[in-house]
Amino acid sequence: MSEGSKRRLKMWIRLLGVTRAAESHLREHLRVKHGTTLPRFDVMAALWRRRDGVTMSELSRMLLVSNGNATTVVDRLEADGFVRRTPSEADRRTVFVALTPEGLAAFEGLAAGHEAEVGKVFGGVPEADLEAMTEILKRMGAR
Amino acid sequence: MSEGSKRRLKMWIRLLGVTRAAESHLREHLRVKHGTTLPRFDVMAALWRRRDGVTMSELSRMLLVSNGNATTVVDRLEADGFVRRTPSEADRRTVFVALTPEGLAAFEGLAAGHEAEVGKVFGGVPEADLEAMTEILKRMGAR
DNA sequence: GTCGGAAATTTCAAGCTTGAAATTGTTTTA
DNA sequence: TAAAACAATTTCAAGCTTGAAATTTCCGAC
Repeated sequence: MSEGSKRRLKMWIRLLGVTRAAESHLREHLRVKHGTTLPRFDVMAALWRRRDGVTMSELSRMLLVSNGNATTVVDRLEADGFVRRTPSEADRRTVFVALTPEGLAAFEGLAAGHEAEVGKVFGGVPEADLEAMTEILKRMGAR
Repeated sequence: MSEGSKRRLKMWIRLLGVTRAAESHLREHLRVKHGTTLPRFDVMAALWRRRDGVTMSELSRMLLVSNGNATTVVDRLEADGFVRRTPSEADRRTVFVALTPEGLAAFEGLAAGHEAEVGKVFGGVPEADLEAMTEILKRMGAR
């Protein structure tokens, strides 16, 4: 196996380790402080960014999860009154999803705490590393 | 909310995006080419690194997953004959887990393909970025 | 020595996630 | 226009994951 692929593997293993550690910390915070979960938070965040609503397909593409997964998380959020489905007029296959006013309020309550927690998780990272990392990740993602 | 926490949040969102994209690509590769899953692969990789065996607790710590999770993945690998549980002589609460010869062989078949695939996923990343990223991640992980 | 706390593992219920199949609806094309 | 291809969503079974509770075992204080 090539040297290059070994270096890439090393990087990947670290990437996965750091991401998982941060994820489990944030999950814990959402659970304990806000009584919710990361998938629910992710869906609400996506709907908050696209206030006018998105289709189920767009949603699962934004979150990089399967359609079936988006369906079940949205089902639960809908049952809790945080999210609303609206059938499209133009195309009867399509459904738009959006935050309800309750969902919007709930999300805004969550978001500040979550952002602060992310700040805490990566609090020890120097500014220079932060900038470098963001730039590199941006290049990686652009494909 | 502070400027610093905003920058950290941006970085985190990119980090999560890149990691999830890579993860789902690798998952797909394991499924299609090798008929297995990422969690199974992760457990086997951990056991390959610690050939003499690890306890269940060590295993879940290495993988950053819950104990219950480690139990069920190991259960399935054991049922498939890839992994063996051995009760500790010294402490009857403790169980050691290790790859069987079949598990070892299976993992070595997987590992090369997986490494090549990681190489492919991050193939477009310049060497300089790769090194910088690895260093920064190493510092982040060291806490 | 025994009692109470701590530790290692498993079990459990609930929720998450996937990929495939089924359903319903739209568009292309023969 | 009818049929076939394609698209959006949901349903489904299976596996993953979590955190909490239960079980068994160990260890230290008394």
